[in-house]
Amino acid sequence: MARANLTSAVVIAAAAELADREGFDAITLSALARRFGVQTASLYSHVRDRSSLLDGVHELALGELADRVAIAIGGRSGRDALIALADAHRDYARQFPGRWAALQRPAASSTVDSEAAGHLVALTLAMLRGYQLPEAELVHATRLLGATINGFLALEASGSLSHREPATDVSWRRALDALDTVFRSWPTDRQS
Amino acid sequence: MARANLTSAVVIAAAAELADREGFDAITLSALARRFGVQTASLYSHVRDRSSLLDGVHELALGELADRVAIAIGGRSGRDALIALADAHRDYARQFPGRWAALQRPAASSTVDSEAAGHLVALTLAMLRGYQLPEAELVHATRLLGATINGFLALEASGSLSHREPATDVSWRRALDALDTVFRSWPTDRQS
DNA sequence: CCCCCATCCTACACCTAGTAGGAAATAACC
DNA sequence: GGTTATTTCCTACTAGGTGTAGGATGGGGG
Repeated sequence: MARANLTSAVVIAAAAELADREGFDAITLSALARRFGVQTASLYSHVRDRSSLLDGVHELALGELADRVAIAIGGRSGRDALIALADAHRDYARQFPGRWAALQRPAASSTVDSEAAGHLVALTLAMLRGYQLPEAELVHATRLLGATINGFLALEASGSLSHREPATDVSWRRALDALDTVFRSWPTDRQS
Repeated sequence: MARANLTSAVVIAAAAELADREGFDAITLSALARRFGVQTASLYSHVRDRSSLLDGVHELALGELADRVAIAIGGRSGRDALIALADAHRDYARQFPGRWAALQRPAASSTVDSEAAGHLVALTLAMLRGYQLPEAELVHATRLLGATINGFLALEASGSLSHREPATDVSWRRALDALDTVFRSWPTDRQS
């Protein structure tokens, strides 16, 4: 009988595809086993448990997202870079909703220390540096940026905005304009 | 044998407490049945299925949040009202993490039409009107506000910000300052 | 060629959602 | 107050998910 010859990476990739196709909660060891024509228990040779599988999808997504962001902001700066970075996130969330959902889970500690995470942070900081914020304010700006982008995408993903006028594209542009304004006029003298 | 005399509301309230104590995913018909000393199947007299139970918690939380927001912004306007509204959200999310998690799920259509939802929307709009935005821009401002607040709270809830300096309180203040700035200087002449 | 070992298997134990249909306690009515 | 009707809760079951233990197997290295 031919073996499936699975590896941890193959299982994680299949989980990511499954999540994009049928939703994040559809990531099931059973479903993956069926997909590979293998018994459920067999997957535990490649994956410690379900939770670590989800962590794997998280890290996979983080890497893919970082790559896209890198390409998007290449050669740009200031407002253009901001928009490119944000749009890269949004495009990714739309194209790979399941993977994006995986990113919303708390990151495993191994993921926090991963190359992908470091890469994405570095890209974000590089973009923000274009705004000449005080160094000590970069953290706050990063958090605001992340909150706004992810918060907006979460709203879109939850369907709160769909089927409602006016189009969410306009709201998105407004949000990015707002961020650009805020970053450009970030107060330089702050007591706390 | 004494009956538990359950009602749909009692079950939903217990689910909310359970979620706050042990996490949103701990909301389980089985766990609730154990808590009430009742068989799992018995709960289906009061709750259509698990999903509708979660919708119930969602709507419960929405009502509680709206009440708190109403009290918070009472008598305030402008920046003060913005901060009060945002802090009410944050306090609620911290005090009732499980209920807050329930709010992150897509709202059921019945919830969308609910009194609680309408109340919260009205309060938010009332707060925003203090900024004298063009009427057509209110939607976008609402979306930006919701995205930022919920995005930030999601970051906090996911633990991304914990155990990291500087304190997230400062970032939170920066985010609210940013929103205030943006709303005060919202461009009045826009083509799209 | 044979042995090793990763891969995959069978067989469980346990948990959860949800359905069907019956028993029993409470409420309603005459 | 007794009978009926209703609601609540029950037993019993199906289906499907996670995870463990230990055994079979097939392919690559000696």
